[in-house]
Amino acid sequence: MQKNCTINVENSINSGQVFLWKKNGDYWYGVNGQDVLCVNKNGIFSSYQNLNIDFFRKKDNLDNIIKSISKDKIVRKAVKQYFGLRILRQDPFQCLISFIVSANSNIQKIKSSLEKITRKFGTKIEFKNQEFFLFPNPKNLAKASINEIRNCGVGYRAKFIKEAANMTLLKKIDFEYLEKCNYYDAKTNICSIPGVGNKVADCIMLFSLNKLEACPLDRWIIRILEKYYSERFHLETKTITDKQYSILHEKIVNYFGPYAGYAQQFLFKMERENYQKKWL
DNA sequence: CCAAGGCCTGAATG
DNA sequence: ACATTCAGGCCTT
Repeated sequence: MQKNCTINVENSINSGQVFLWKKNGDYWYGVNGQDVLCVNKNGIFSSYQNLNIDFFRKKDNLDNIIKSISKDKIVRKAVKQYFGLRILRQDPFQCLISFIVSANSNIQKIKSSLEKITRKFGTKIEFKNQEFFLFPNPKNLAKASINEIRNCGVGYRAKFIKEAANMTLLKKIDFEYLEKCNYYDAKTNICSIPGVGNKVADCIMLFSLNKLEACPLDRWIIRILEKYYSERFHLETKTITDKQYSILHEKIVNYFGPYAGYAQQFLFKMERENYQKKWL
């Protein structure tokens, strides 16, 4: 059987996974760690570093994944509507910092803060006759002062960012290890970073560490669960405590299976579009 | 273990 | 105008 390689670039980029992307003509350009990607609507790209990374996860067997998560008509509708939406495979350090910045914020603001961070601490390069700033490496953010970071508009998250960079630099956070180890060990490790809780940790694991069972439960997903799945996943408490989060996550993985993260991404995309929320 | 409140910031709302 | 609320949580009490 032919593997389904459909990629909907627009939907994938505009689904809350990445922030440092902009469209110019027929192409999307995006900063990914020390690389800049240039992508057309089919997901075929050239890149600054010419690294051979599977950013759009073409190797995923999308047919199998969709078959696996299509447990009810809600997901089936989302999958049909946003067919070709992909989980992306991002640079882990950039992903970590991005989602620390994302806490208690919104897409426009996250984007603006991250752009300031790249301008201030990243290397300026030229690619396809355009100027870009690469994402700063851990060292540059670790040695920055908290005030310099704060001036990028990240507020109280500045010290989290500095510490996260330092932990990465010192290999207290080792992305190669985290990619190899199982979901629970990775989660425990990542949650030891200040500013990283359950939701942010799941984003990092899903979007950069190849853990497709990670399923970030933010207020949008909670809203969806209350709206469409109140029987199946009814919430025990008003606030989502660590305990409740892990209980809920387990129920979700039991229901949607090992690709629950994909289900989450389709549902999230659908609900945000229903509310006409802006993307990049 | 759970609930409640504070936190940077800026766009949206009244 | 100006005040208040809210936004893709985390941390402390």
